[in-house]
Amino acid sequence: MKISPAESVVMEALWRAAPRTAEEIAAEVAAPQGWSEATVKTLINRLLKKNAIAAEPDGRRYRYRPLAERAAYLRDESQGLLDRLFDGRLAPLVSHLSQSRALTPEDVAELKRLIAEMDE
Amino acid sequence: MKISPAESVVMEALWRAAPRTAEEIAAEVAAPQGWSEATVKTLINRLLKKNAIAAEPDGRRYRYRPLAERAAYLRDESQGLLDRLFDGRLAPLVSHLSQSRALTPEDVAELKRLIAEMDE
DNA sequence: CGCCAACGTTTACCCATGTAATCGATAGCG
DNA sequence: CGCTATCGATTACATGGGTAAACGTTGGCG
Repeated sequence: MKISPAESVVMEALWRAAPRTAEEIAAEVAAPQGWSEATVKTLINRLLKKNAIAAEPDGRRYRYRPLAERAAYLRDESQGLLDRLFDGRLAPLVSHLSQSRALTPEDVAELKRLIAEMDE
Repeated sequence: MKISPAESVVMEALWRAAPRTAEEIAAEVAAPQGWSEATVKTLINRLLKKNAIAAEPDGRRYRYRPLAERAAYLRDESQGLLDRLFDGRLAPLVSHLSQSRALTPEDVAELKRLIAEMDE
């Protein structure tokens, strides 16, 4: 049930638009990743085995569509990082990032807005 | 030079206190992880090969000490997640976490403080 | 109506990782 | 002084993941 980094590239493509054929997915992700079409097909199959995506027949081919939800994936990944590295707490992460890497004024403004919302 | 999750457990122990012997490290991490002492030794050796830690002779044994910096490790890991999942931007991550998982009032207060600081 | 191109499926291979046992040297006890 | 307990080093082995070629089926062109 764990989605690997390479697999997640395919998932992202499907989360962006679905259902799509293998060809369409490959057209979108293969070149940027430097992958052959065969590689994309392997990833699709592994995702099928993991029940992360579903295949619906469409004539001669299949159209794939995500079963796993992007929100859940994001949650698991970020939660995992938070737990592993920052004791599960958000503030240290933000603190660390704000030091190791300049945040844009937009970032700061956006954060401020978020916090204001949360506060209610 | 990539530190794997299991290896990072050893690194964390050394970041907490160093230099330490293999025995001391194992004493601290083996049981909680359900690892045998042999496993800890393997991880130490892999970290040595990666130049993530150094060994200084101390009589019959070695004392190990981190070479890689924790801050850099944290930076790489969180930056990686941010780039992979949130287009490199912090605000979406925070936004996501604030929805998928309740932040404690302390978290929010802490964030507010951080933002205030950044703003200057 | 047969062959080919296009699909999806299977198989392949190598490397990293998790997990650990075994080996070889040696310092110190008896 | 030799034997054993203890270290670090070496070797082991299964799994997962990245990357891709080979294979088998079949619908449609010629």
